[in-house]
Amino acid sequence: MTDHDVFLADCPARTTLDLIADTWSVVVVFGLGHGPRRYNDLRDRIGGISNKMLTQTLRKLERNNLVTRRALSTAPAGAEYRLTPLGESLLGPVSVLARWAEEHADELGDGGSGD
Amino acid sequence: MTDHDVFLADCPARTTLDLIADTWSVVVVFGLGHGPRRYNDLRDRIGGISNKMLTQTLRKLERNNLVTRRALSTAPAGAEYRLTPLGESLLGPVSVLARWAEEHADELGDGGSGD
DNA sequence: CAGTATCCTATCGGATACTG
DNA sequence: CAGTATCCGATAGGATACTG
Repeated sequence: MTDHDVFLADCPARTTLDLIADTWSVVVVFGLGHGPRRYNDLRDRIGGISNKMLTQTLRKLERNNLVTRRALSTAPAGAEYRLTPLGESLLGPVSVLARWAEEHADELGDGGSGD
Repeated sequence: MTDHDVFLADCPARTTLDLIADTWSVVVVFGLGHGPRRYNDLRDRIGGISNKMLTQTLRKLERNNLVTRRALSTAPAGAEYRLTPLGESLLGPVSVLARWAEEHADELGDGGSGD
């Protein structure tokens, strides 16, 4: 099997994991999972994310080729975000994790990340 | 399908994701993927983790039933950590993510999480 | 060996207010 | 509408030193 040392030392997997190891990256990717979304639309859909973090996360995802931004020349301005093919390819793996999360939510002692 | 809204709003998946959305949780789980390990052994294997974070992460994983600690009554003292069945069940989902990470490492613009 | 304690920094992340 | 700017507190995380 190949899934043994994958995350140890300085494998590419570590770098990548670090990229999505924050509260919002994965959530935002998922928020775009159904197709393009506008800024406020996306924020609304996610719920609980601040402007700051949404923007910051989107920029980071852009820099890493997971998301693209397109300015709309509509009247009251507008911007549309969508997943790149790379971004879409992330949906699968993350769904697996999501499913695990849902199935075992009750077995986790406390949700506490608290120290 | 069920993998659409999974991460939005206050689904259990969000809580769980938050639990492992840090630099070390997943890595430590993986570090125990081959079986029980002693503290220093584990730290050595992971590489780049500080005492503080290793301990802190292990405690958090313990609290969430992913890892158990066993004190060894050997001469120079000792402690052994191992995955619980729940912890082991996480290996699968995370491997999928790892594989994605390895395959697409080159497509990610910069590894930069940097702002 | 297996931690704990302390210090310090950088980033995370929310709230609010402001702008084109 | 889609941000940016700013302030603030909380956490993540590293380094080092210390202890049973």
